Amino acid sequence: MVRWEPGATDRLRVAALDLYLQQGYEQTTVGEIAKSVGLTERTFFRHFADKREVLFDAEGHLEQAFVDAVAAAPPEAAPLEVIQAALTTTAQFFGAERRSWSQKRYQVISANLPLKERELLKMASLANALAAALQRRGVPELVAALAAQTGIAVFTVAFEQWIADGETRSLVEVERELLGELKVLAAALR
Amino acid sequence: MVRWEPGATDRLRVAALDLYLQQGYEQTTVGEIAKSVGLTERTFFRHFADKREVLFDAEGHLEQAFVDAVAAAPPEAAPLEVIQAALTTTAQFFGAERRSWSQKRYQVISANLPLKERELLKMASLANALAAALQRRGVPELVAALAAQTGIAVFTVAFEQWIADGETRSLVEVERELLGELKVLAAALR
DNA sequence: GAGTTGATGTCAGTGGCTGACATCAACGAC
DNA sequence: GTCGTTGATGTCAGCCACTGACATCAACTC
Repeated sequence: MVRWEPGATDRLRVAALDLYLQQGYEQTTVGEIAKSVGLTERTFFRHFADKREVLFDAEGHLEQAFVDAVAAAPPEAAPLEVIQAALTTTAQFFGAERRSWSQKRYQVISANLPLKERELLKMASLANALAAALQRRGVPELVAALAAQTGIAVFTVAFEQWIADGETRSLVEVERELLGELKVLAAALR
Repeated sequence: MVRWEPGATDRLRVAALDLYLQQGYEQTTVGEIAKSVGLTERTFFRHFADKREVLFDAEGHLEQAFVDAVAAAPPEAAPLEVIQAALTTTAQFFGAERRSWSQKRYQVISANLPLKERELLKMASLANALAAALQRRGVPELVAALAAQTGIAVFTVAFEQWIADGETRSLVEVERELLGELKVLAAALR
């Protein structure tokens, strides 16, 4: 006999997003999420650090993919070319089949400031990891930080455009356009 | 006779930063902050939305200064030139006399993730305001978003360098160097 | 079969935050 | 001058996020 249903973490993730969507983030209590999958509030907090993290703890994979892609770029590649390569590689996480799910998740996050804050923290963590990975390639600290932050800026703007209504291009295509725009923007600097 | 001492908001701000520095953010309760200036916890929450905001509610001025500077830039200036002008103008908020205070505040913020999150939210808000101001100058939406995010990236990296130990340049100088680096980085893109 | 492990439950407690209502100096209308 | 209003504050009750301590008990180990 099975003492506990398996996959508690996943069940909590799914239930939380559902409830946040259906009745709002603030209106949903942690006890409610847990109860809806046959667990207790205390157990929720053994799987996730807090009420927000349930939507974000999977992003560690994305960060790892970014770091790996930076390390795998050709040795002679310039910093922003490395970033470009990493953006291209990791864009595979966001195929057309994930667009609808990404839209739902983004809808919840952008409607709730506490969730937006947590997302920004994850992006900042990603930027730090990128900068560290660039430094391991010999890029000086300040330049690495700037290139990493810039890369995250491109990713953020590209992602928001990718899930926008009416947008049909892939994430990679949007990212490429933005990197082109960035080149134009920077070239126009005195 | 004076019923209440004036400047409650300021007194709470000062007391909060002091206590966060002396005994840590988590170890400080809101009731403690309020009591230390002769007020109650309930009153604290009438001045600040939450325990974090007490360190951030003054940043609205910075945002306004950025937006004004964008609007005041010469009509023919390219987007990143506008950003550069805004960075230069607003750097006046961070004179040498404020460096020590900025360091203390940054020390508390960077040591506590909840505070870091709030700061990132403020930066994101600043980026949105910048993008909107650029759009009012006729810059297309995506380009405006990219230029704004890039500008914030420069500001963030520059600020952290400005308050770093051993750094002697002004914020404007660091910003100028980073914009130069950015130009080089982008030019190296295929 | 005894001991160990590990995911879960239970319970009590702290602290952030809110709504409702009361207080009372200052201020303006008359 | 009195009187009603205003607005910053206090008081109190309560919800909920989150934590520490301890108990439970199927599964697994040896």
